[in-house]
Amino acid sequence: MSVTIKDVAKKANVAPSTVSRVIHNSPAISEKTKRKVRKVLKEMGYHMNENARNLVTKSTKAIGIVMKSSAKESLYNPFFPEVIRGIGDFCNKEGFSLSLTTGETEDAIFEDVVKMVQGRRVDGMIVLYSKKDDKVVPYLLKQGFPFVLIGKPSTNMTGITFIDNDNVQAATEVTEFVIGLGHQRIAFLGGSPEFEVISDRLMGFQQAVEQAGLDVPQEYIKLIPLNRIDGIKAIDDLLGLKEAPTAFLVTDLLLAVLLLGLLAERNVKVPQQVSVVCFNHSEFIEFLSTPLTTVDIHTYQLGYEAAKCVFDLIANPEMMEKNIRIPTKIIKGESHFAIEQEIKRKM
Amino acid sequence: MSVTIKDVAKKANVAPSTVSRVIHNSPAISEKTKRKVRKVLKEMGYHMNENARNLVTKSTKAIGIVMKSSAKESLYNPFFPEVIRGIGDFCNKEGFSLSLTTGETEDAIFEDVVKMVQGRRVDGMIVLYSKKDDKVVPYLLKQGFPFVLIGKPSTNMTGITFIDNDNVQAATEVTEFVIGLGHQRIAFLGGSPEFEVISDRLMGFQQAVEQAGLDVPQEYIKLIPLNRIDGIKAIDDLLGLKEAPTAFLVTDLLLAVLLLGLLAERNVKVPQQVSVVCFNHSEFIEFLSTPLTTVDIHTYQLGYEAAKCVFDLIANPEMMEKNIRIPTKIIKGESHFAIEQEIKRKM
DNA sequence: CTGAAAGCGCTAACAT
DNA sequence: ATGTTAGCGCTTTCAG
Repeated sequence: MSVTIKDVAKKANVAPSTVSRVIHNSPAISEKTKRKVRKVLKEMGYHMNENARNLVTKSTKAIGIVMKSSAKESLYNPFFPEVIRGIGDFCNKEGFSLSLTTGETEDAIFEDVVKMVQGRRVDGMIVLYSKKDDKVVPYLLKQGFPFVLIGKPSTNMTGITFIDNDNVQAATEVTEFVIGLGHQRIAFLGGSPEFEVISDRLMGFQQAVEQAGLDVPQEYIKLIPLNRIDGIKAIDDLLGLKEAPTAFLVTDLLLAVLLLGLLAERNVKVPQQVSVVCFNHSEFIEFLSTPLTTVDIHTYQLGYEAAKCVFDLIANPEMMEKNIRIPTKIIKGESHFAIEQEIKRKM
Repeated sequence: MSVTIKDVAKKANVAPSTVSRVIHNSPAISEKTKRKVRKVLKEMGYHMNENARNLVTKSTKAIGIVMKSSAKESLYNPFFPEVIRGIGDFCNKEGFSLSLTTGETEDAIFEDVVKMVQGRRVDGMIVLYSKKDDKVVPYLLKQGFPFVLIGKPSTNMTGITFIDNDNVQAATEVTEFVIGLGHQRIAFLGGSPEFEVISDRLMGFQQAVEQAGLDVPQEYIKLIPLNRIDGIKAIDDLLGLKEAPTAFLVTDLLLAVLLLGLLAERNVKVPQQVSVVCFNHSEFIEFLSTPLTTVDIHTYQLGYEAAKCVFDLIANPEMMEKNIRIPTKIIKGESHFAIEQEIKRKM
């Protein structure tokens, strides 16, 4: 059916192994034969059967991506495509291909992982978002299979290489930034604290306000599911306080968009009257009427570094685990500038 | 290293072929032996080496996804994750796995495709977004490799199974809807017409206005690159016209968001003063202060049906090509309601 | 109903 | 520098 190494060998009058060596550019082969064989290779349109090679070399040049909390959840924010772009870029550079889990439920995902690992479909794995009671990471760990985690492992686990941002630190910084603008009443609006990202950011926020000696009442902290109803309620609560916040630290673009909308409806001007700062920079914010000040978590890098790590881990499985933190950066939009000017005016 | 069919055979005192038959649940094997072998299978934690099986069966139970116009472009809209979710769901049901191209450039993507196809890594392919001068589709066609296209093939090509929406039709419908609300001055704001989606939608729009006997001046049609600067300019132009439009048909959420923002800045009320309707529904719009009226293109279905099609095509490669159109649906938000009321009031 | 044997396409000793 | 050979782990005739 399709041309094999044997066909080429026959036509070129050499042994199959010679053809194999030419393909891998072995220095043991004379330039003359190489040329000859390469010509036939091209003529016949030879292409390697990867399954055969994988079978004997026991490697696949492929890595798997575990999409826990699948597409559905990451639907609105560019995290998913962006992190895959990072992973993909690195893999492409190294000639690796990418395999995705397709399961939606925890169990289906677990099955996918087992199939990839045991079925020898991939040489390593990248796990996106790990949650507390997750079977995948322990399984990979037990199998001694090369993998890295994007996110943070459960505290009771060791031996895991993971890539993430320092969300505590990032939140501290951005909070200090807001405090530096002169704000005293800062609200924290975020998603469910069951996600480590959120609880870390909250922690960073609290550390910063404490450090600054500010008093942040409990009503200033809203941790809610990501939907319109709960969002509106939380924001209404905040705006309805007798001592309403003058600044908002928001963990999710969606909530920030909602907030901006509600503020506009109430004729509260951003940034003249309140300041809004939001996590997870994306080019989307350019299209908002009030370009937000955001924290860039460098999603692409997260993916790229993760891929690099599995790659290293595959090459050297005994490598010590490590933890790479991708720095975050405050991207100044316009949702705080005027406040700064106010401050200056006051000075 | 890891347990093979031979190990199991030895321990169970049967031939390797018997084990293979048990795994595939061949009716030729007695229940007794099946039980015995299954027990050992489980005991030893056997798992199939897919590479070995792929090698002999010449099939992979995997399909490839060609991400033309990669993640980077689909970054802001949920199309990419959503379509993959659809594909993934079907594949998962059928025990198929998913492989992604990682290339960013046209050439790199092409290389990825060749590697997948010739390397026998996948049994079929799904191509997302085809553009005019694309090498991938002709290649696949020439190879006689099973694939389906999500989008629309170049007009000069035949024999391609493709899945898409009827964008002309959808645009016609939604335009008629807007006209039905009483609008006479309708603007069309969209991305680059080099994308078939856009030009089709424009065509549908034009057909509908013509049909209704409306006059749409050239200045009402803005086809621009998707960025803030060009967007603002186009919208400013439209709003600055002496006879400014009373309704906007927008092809992209991003532009719609920008439009809403600029309208708010100018104190133009939506929907009291102007109506805005936008293509590509997503749950994101719930978070906008003015819930948009949108056209749902059913991205998930697009992916799901595409997967189903390659699956059928793999099973029966001689199958006639077909074209599946996923219907679109107008999802009424609030960005047009009041206008309807106005109309009624006038009646 | 089960076993023996050949072979999928490739690589990697081991020869020469 | 190149050829020979023996598998990788599985499926699949062909026998029995």
